[in-house]
Order: sequence, then C-alpha cells, then structure tokens
Amino acid sequence: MTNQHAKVTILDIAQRANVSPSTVSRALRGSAAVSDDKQKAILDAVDELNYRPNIFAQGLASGQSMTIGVLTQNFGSPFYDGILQGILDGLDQTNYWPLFVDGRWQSALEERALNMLLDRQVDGLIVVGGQTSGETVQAFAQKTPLIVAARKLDNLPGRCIYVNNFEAAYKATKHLIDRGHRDIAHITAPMDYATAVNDIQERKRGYKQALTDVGIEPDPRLIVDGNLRQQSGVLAVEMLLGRGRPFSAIFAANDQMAFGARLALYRRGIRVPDDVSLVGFDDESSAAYTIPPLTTVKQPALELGLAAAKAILALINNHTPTIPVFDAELTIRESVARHR
Amino acid sequence: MTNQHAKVTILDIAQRANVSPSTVSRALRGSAAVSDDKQKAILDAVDELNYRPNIFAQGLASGQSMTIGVLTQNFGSPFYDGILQGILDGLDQTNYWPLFVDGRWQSALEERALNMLLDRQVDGLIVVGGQTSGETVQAFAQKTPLIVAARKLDNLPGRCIYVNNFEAAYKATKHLIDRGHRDIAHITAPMDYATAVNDIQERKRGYKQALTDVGIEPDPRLIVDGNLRQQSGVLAVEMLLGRGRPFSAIFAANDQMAFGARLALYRRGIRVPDDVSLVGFDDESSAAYTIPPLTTVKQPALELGLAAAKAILALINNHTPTIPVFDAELTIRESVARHR
DNA sequence: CTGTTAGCGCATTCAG
DNA sequence: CTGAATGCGCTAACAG
Repeated sequence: MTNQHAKVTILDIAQRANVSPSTVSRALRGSAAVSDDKQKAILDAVDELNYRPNIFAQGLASGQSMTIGVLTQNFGSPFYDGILQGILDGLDQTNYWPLFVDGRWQSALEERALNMLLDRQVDGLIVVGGQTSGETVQAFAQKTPLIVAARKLDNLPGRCIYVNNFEAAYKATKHLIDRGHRDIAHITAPMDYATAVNDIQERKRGYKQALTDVGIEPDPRLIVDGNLRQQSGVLAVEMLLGRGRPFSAIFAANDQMAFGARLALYRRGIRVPDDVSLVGFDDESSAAYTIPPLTTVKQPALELGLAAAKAILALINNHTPTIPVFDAELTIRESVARHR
Repeated sequence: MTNQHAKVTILDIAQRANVSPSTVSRALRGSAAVSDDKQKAILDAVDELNYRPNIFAQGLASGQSMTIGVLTQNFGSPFYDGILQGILDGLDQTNYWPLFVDGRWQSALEERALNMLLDRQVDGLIVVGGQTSGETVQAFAQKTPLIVAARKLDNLPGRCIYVNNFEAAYKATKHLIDRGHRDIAHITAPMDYATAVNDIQERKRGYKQALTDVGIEPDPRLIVDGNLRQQSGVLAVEMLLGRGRPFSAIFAANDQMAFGARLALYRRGIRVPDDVSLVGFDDESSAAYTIPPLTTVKQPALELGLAAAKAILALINNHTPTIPVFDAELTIRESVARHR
C-alpha cells in the first residue's frame, strides 16, 4: 500500500544508527541501559526516518497490547459519557490506550464485545454498567484484570467502583421532606427491566427509607414503574393522576423520566413547582435549563471513570487497586418549592 | 481456565483435526476451498478447544487489522453519538471493528489520535467532525483509506459525507416566515469559534437566504453570537432584548442554545410560543420534552454514520465509495405559533 | 485440495 | 553494555 508509514522497521534504524536491532529495542522501550552515544544515534535515526513501531509486532512478541478494553453502554448517555471521559483522563499520561466498545445494554452483545476485546489482547478490562450477569463478568475477570464501573457486583468485591445510589436517593427524598412534603411519589423502573437494575432499585430503597425514617409509610399507590425513558415519565404521571391518590412532589429515578413527567404535568395544567415539586436523578446537562430548572442528583461520573482507570492500571501491575467510595450530590434548583 | 484462552493456537487445532496449520487458516478465513470433512473436523476442534485467533498474529502476517479507526469529538454530543451508532451499525455484519478515539475538538489531540490509529494498523480511517486542517486530513488520506463524516473538506472531494446545513437552516427559517414571522432573530457562533465552524456558518447563510428570498433584509441587530452551549443561549437572548430591536421569533443554530434562550425568555416573562416562537437545530432527545416541545431540525446522524461505514469499506476494497447527499428534516412542534 | 516453507516486526533470552 | 539467535501465532506463496 501507500503505507510508507508502516514500512520503516526497527532494522532500518538499527542500520542507520550502527547498532543491532536488539539495542534499538532496548533504547526505545527502556528495558535495559544503553550507552549515551548509541542512545542518541538511535533517537536521531528514529525521527529522521520517522519510525513508528508496529504495535502488532510488539504485542505478538511481548504479549502486551498496551490497550485497555472498555465495555460501555449507549454512547450518548450523559452519565456514561462522563465516565468515558474520566477513563480517557486517567489513561492520558500512561502508555495505555482505551479501546471502547458499546454493549447497547444487551447481554448477548456485551458478551460478544467482551470476547472481541479479549481477542484484541487487551491488557485489562473496564466494564461500565451493563447487564451481563455477575457470573459472566466474573468469568472474564478470571482471564484478565477487570474493573467494574458504575455497577456493584456482589461476587466481585474490591473490583467495583460505583456511586452510593441509596444515599443519593435518600438525600433527594429527604430534601423534599424537609421542604414540607409528605405525599411524595416515586417513578422507578421494574426489577426485571433490562437496565441498571441495581442502581434503580437502590434509589427506590433510599426513597422508602427516607420516608420511613420520618415516620411516613411508603404508599404503593405513589410508586409507579417507567422504563427510564422520557416517554415513560409522561405515562407515569398519567397513571399517578389516574390513581387519585394526591401528592405534592415527585422523585423520578432519572432525569429523563423527570422531563417526561414535567411535560405531562404541564399538559394537565399542573404547575411546577407551585402545585407539584419535582426531583430527578443524573444531572443531565439540560436539567439546568428546563423550566423550571430541575433539582437533581449529580453523580461524579468523571471521578468514577478516573478511579476506574487508576484501578485497572494498579491491577495490571499486580497492585491492589484502591476502590474509593463515591457519593452523589444533590443539585438544588427551582423545581422544588416549600409545601404549603 | 486462567488464560487458557490465549494459549490455544492454530497448531493445537491443526493437530486435533489432523491437518496442517495452513489448512486450518484457510478453513477459518475462507481464503481457499477446503474439503468438507476436514472443514468439519477443524470447526469441531475449534470449539472443543475454544480456540480464538490471535489478532496481533493475524495482523502481523496479513498486514490487515480488520479495524477501522474512528476519530470523533466529545463523546456525549447527541449528533456525534448518533453518527457513532451509525458506524457501529454499518460495520455490524462485517468482520471489521471500529476503534474509537476522542479528539476533543483540539487539533493537536486529533493529530496525535490519528497517528495512534495509524500505529494500530487500522485498515481505514473515519474522521468525524473535528477541526484539524484540511491539509492535515489530506496527508492522512494519502497514507490510508479515509472518509470524512459530518464535515465538508474542499480538498477531499468524494470523501466527505455531510448534511446540507444550508438547506436545513433555510427550511427552518422558511417555516417561521410561512407562519407569518418577519422579525426573526438568529443565534449563531462566531466564525473563529473552534467548533463545527462550517456547519454553523452554513446555517447562518441559510437563515439569511430564506429572508432575502422573500424580500426581507437580514438585520444585523437580530443576529447574535453564542458559543453553542446552553448558557450562551441565555446570554444571547439578554443581548437581543438589550438591543431593543423587536422580534417575534428566534432561530438558534443548535438546540443547546435554544434551551438557554427558552430559559432566558421564561425568566423575562416572555411566553413561548405566544410572544416569541423558537426553533432549534439538532433534535436532541430532550427537545421533544421541553415546554413547549421545541421545533427543531433533525439531522440524519445514524444514516450519516452508516454511509460513512459503507464508504470506508468500499474504499478499502478499492471501489469508488458512494457519497450520498443528506438533507435534514424539520421536526415541527409546539414552540412555533402563527404570528398575529 | 493440501502440506511445507518462509517470513511479518519486534522483544527477549543467551552469550559474551 | 551489546549482538546473535529464537520465537510470538498466523498467513501466504510455493510446490505438490
């Protein structure tokens, strides 16, 4: 091909620098000391000839690929994208490169992707979210260093980096309670729904606990299932309204559904926050620009990704990874009013 | 089972199937006919031993990596993510895998990323957006098959797949005109702003042309610069209002700024669409759930990505790629009212 | 149709 | 500190 690029080999620069190929290899990767003059000659030759090592050959010979496989879900989700950015940042000053694949929240695809990553000889794996079973993930963890981000897997202790969703939801609900609300509805997603199930269940648990702790019995009529998408927020509110059980606030398990809920309320002529207060979860970028701006929970996505990157690097170097505990912050905006 | 994975080689399965390694290779990659019985024996051995080829070895020996490098910008932008999905889809049934890297809209990073992709022996390159100079991109195009998506580069004719932003903006503006508006403001971004410059300028051109075509002279007082982010939409409206030039509609060059504009109007007590109609660009998912739902331009991101994938595959196989022309559609929602 | 023979480009022993 | 030799796992001519 026209790949002049790939044509310069370690042999070419060995000749040019009057040394053996092995010395070039040593000089370039610093695997052993090389005399200063040869070192210089080699480096000169390298950029005169514009040499770039062939990663495949390196990988084949060394058994390392210097790449970290990252299984993610749905490019485009703000939370997951934040994590990707964090991983990017965490790997930035290292020699490792991330290889991203999208599992699309389908366990079959996820497994295929994971295998493909292994085929590509990745040195480590970061699994971001997803719904592959814990057992499957564990099986992969046995084959290669693996860190799970944004998800808690009980069978992989010390390998999962996640946000305390329970605490976060507790805080959000508590905020509503503190503002005088007692009839607080919750839009969640069913246990068997194929997405981020644990997180969502944790949020529901936090919601209930916050109520219980102030002596309010959670009312099943105030809890309604959605599917995490905007449209389901619309339906959830319709359903809630249909049940006839009055409420003065809604806590939605994610912003998407909160947006949908907001629209449904608007269409019914119910004012936010005058008639009903609204709280979301995720702090999507548009949350600050809805009308009124949405009170929501901000997860430290970037930090989470960063920590995942650090952890996988540690694992690769046979250190014990540090698994920080992350708490989410409530971002208070105008969608919540004091209950009168 | 630990790392047994990487240990099974083509030789193992050759022995197990009583054939030579080359026959195994041929059978597996279909590079030549193999008798049915051997074929079967090989396939059996493959999954009995759970064999998976070593991609590095394949790449080294064949000179092909079966990966397509994709340089993208900002994971998280809905438009760009749509393109990534399209590329994913386009590559789905092939043996190629995309390798994504994020240029973050910084030409230095973009170039580094492009080189890294070349180092990884990618068989082709898809450059999505970005602000690397046309010359630089052309230089890479000389080294490897390359397709540009979501951007028009004059020095790479027949290699760029993009949406006709001029037409789209024209349509959007025309819609407002047809609804009786004559004083239409436009929120854009300055020429030198480091992002998607051409697209935004094309949108401004479409806006002006639509006005001119019905005999309205574009008024510079109605055109204001933002930076494509939500916050700048807020500021843009403040500025517009400060200028004292009345207007009954706003066309924002992207949804983000439209969201900001909507919020600023709301805070001033200006109703949408009763007092001012609003149109955005991009059809971000939340556009349908703002209050009121936003009329906006939907770019065929998925189709664009798909076309890019097809085109790069064609290029790799030495065919002339088909470069379709894409038009964006106006999605009409309640944020536009007839002017009274 | 199939086995044999050479490398692909590099890292890594092993001797000096 | 350095060169020569060997092999990573696979594909691609080359002969049958």
